[in-house]
Amino acid sequence: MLDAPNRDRNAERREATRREIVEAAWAIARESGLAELTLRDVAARVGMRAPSLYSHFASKNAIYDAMFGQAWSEYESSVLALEGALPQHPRAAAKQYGRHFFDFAVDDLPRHQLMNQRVIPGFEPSPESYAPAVRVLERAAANVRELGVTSEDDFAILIALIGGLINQHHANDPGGDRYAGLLDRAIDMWADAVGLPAEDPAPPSRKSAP
Amino acid sequence: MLDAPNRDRNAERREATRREIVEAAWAIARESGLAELTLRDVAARVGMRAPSLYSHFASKNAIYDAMFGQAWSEYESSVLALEGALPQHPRAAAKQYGRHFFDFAVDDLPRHQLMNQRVIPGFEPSPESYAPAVRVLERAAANVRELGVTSEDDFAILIALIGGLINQHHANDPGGDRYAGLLDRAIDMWADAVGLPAEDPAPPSRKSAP
DNA sequence: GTCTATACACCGATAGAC
DNA sequence: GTCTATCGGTGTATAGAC
Repeated sequence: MLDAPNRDRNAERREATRREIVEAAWAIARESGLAELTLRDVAARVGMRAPSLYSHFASKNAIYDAMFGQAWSEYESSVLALEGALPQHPRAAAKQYGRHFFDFAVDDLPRHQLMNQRVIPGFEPSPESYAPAVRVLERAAANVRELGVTSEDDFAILIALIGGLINQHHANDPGGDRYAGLLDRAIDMWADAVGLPAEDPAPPSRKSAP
Repeated sequence: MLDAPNRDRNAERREATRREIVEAAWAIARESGLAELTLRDVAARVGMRAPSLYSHFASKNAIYDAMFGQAWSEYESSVLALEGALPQHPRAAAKQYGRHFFDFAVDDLPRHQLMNQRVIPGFEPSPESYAPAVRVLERAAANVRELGVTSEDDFAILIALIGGLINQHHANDPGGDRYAGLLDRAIDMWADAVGLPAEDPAPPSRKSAP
């Protein structure tokens, strides 16, 4: 038996190695694409042979799973930080909230693909890794409810709208800012429909920003 | 040299074999998933060995490319047929047009993944296969312009909105009809924002269909 | 426990006989 | 055109060194 300090040190070291592997996986995904990730490449980057990774992860998908959980946890943290500094005007708050998600998804393509799409053929996130994702979604729903939008359908439409703009960005204008510029207009459109008050005395805009 | 009739017969036979291969690929994609397609399985289904497929397609991605082109061509035909029977009211026409695309995308998951998403790691459609897709999009843009919507940005938002609902359907309610029910509400939302006249004397709905 | 060496089954793709 | 044989590459399993 090991005494407690040794057990802690070993556990720490194990966790550090896992983090190192996940970090290497992210680096390769950003350089070559999420699906191009191979165990041999990941192993080489941390100074191992491919089979050695199985001492730390049960499978390749388990690495994807750790990446998935990490990404959603980071987004959850960023959202919690954001919520402390939201404008009190409902429409402005909705815009900032939506832009936060949009920016996060647009900032890192492989991360967005892993978090929000199903581009890895066999991969499905574990319940533990999925947990922060459902927390974020439930929290967003609650926040929208607090703005006075009681319909779950209207919330679903907002999610679809922002998600659709993100997809269009990555498909048609990656690295550009065309769809970022459409985001406010799109959320205004939604806010008008669900009855959120206008941001300023002027009537809701019919065109994009002048 | 062959005389013309023989050349035609051979070309016909070649084309028939290609169609047979593509059809087998669709069948496997529907049964096992688009990404799970293997050359050995496709070949077995048409009574061949895998390498023989290379007599008809230059690569596995060339088969995906043929499927891509076929899917978009079929959609283009279905849209042309639809346009003969659109209601003359702008908002009703927009709804029917949008629902047509939504239904087509929801009806066949692997087809939608191939047409509108990038789920096959190395695959990019050839210009020839992509041509019907751009024709469909340009035609849709022209139709929306004819409804009186002159802003390209508003058209882009409509596309993102419908595409987002399709993605949400496949992710959260495959086989269900929740997002199909949200479609009219979403398009109404967009139609209100771009200034399309209401469908009936009643004011634009605030809630989903009563 | 951690890592390596080896091996297996499967993949897309190619070469060459028929 | 279709075949067999084979290549390099993949994820993964396992035996065994340390």
